[in-house]
Amino acid sequence: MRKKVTLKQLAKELNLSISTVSKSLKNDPEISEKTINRVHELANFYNYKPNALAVSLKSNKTKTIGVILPEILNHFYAKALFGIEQEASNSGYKIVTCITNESFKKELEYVEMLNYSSVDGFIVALSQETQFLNKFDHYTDLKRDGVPVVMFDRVTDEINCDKVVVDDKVASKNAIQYLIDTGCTKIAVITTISNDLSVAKLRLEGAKEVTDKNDKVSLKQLPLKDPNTFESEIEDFLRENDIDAVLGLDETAAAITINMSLKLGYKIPEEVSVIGFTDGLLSQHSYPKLTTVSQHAEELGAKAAQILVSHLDNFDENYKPKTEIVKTSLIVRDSTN
Amino acid sequence: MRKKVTLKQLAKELNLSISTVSKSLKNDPEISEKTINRVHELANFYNYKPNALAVSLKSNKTKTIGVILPEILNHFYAKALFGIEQEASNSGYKIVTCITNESFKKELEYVEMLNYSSVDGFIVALSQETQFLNKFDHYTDLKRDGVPVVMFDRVTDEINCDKVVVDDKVASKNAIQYLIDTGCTKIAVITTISNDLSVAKLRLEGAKEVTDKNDKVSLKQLPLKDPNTFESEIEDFLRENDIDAVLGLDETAAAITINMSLKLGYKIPEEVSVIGFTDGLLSQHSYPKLTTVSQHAEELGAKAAQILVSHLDNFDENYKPKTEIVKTSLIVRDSTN
DNA sequence: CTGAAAGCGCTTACAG
DNA sequence: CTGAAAGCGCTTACAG
Repeated sequence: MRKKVTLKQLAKELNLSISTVSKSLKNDPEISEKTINRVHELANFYNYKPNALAVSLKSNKTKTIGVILPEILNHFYAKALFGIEQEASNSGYKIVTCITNESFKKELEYVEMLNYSSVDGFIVALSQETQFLNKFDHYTDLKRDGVPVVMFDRVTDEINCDKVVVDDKVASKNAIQYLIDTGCTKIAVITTISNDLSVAKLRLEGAKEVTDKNDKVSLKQLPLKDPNTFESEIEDFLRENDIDAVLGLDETAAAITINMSLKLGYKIPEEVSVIGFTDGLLSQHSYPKLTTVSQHAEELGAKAAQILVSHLDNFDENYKPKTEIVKTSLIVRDSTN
Repeated sequence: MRKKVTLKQLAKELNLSISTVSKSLKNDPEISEKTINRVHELANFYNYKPNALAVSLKSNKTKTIGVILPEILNHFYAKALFGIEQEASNSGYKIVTCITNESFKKELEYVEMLNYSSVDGFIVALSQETQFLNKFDHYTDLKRDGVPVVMFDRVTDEINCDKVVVDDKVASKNAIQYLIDTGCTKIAVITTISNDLSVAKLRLEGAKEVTDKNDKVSLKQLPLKDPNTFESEIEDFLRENDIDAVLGLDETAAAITINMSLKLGYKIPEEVSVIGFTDGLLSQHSYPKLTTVSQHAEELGAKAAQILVSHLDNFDENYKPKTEIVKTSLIVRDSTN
């Protein structure tokens, strides 16, 4: 059983009223210095901490931000989380993180749960299923309750709120352009993530835009079917097609491409150049090391937190949500010429 | 500004007392069916949810578990977290996760913060710095407050609480034995994690115990120095030493060993066998795929949560803490004979 | 300078 | 069957 010291107990022991103790703890100038000292002394002795529940109930603020993430095994979100935590922490906010595992149902439950736990605001990256189902009532509910939401990375046009996104299309264009500039002409796009995802769509569009404009460059697309056979699908594809470069639309696709090329005896980057998205563990520890699009996940998360916090701290009835775009950059390593 | 419906508002609109509304919402049999229905109807209309802060303040329970993790980019902890979440969720508990990034200071702050936020209990894996400094006052404080703690994986003898650990020593012994059984005699142990860590110590001990008993088998040890030069340190080591097997005491060490062997043109597993710890992304996406010690992280997390929850739900004054050991298993893949 | 009172949103023993 | 009252632990306007 929890047994924390309360104001009441301090007051009793000091022969003071609860009000006086409370004010003393805040060094209220209307309290005598002597009393203030007495109170602090006993409070320290008992290691008194005000009960956060009571404070929040009174103030209607929890100084807590709810963070909804689709995945955590993914380096990108883990880094974004780090950025969020840093920024929030610096502004005196705590964060509560929930992982939806790409499930709509989980996302719904978590949003309700956190709202019900009175978090002050939300930072959200939508789950794959939510983007696919296109159902966002849980966020309109938040708006009705007056709880601010900032979406990042996986966003939707359906909800009018602040957003922070990566310019996936431009990133993809730049990656393809880099492949072309380094002499590749037979480019393939491989992805292990669903095309329902806003980011996947944009990346594919970007790739197409560049190759469509360029007669000498062809673009092939490998839509993977089954998570259990990704490897053999990629292996078969690499063997059966005449290509000299692969853009993996996600980190896993690029990592598997490298491994299957190795298996088939293709030299990287001499025979096949490979570029991936997301600068995670797999990119850093592949051999050869992967050239990759860095999405500056930390910065993305930090920016989202910053926007939310500034909202929370300076409430403005007439605020108009905006969308912030964070630039990507290409980290050139050993898998490209 | 938050504007959620309260009992008061419902009561007013229904011309009932707050007590009656509260009881109706709980389908209290002493309330007439007619009233119950009226109340539910309006509550649904407004999507009423009781204010969790108020409920917790009253009940002195938050139904929330604080989880302290040293890292999240590490697959092992991410999976353990998943196990914790599942189990907690099934028992009606929420979890709040904090990542210490191996920092003692962060760990201290988070434990205080979560305690102050009145979580019902803690699940903790100690940070590296905490194990190194050997300072655990923040946990004795919790005990004083009567807040139960379950430690897992990274534990300490200094605190008397429930613990769930992996049998790292046995795991390491089994791994070395497997290498010997498959014909290896010149074995090296490589680690990128600090020897201050309880787990690192145990794994090394296990390895030594087996090789010490076996005249024909030699054990070399590579203590890595600088995170920035891990790769070249391992590369140099592999080139300069005559070895036919490597046990990586952590996933990164094993992954880098594979890559550097590839770079040096050593055939895996023909010339060098490699075994790692932690069945994470790097093990699954290396080429060749890594034989690895699976620590059943999910099970570990689930067990920790289970122990804590059963504590919380059936408080027992005279409970004696125990230590639970979860067995490991060797997942044989392509990096060993 | 100190304290009594009201109130945040709920629950529940008690009264009617 | 319904409601008034006390209380969880705090804060703060008000009184003295």
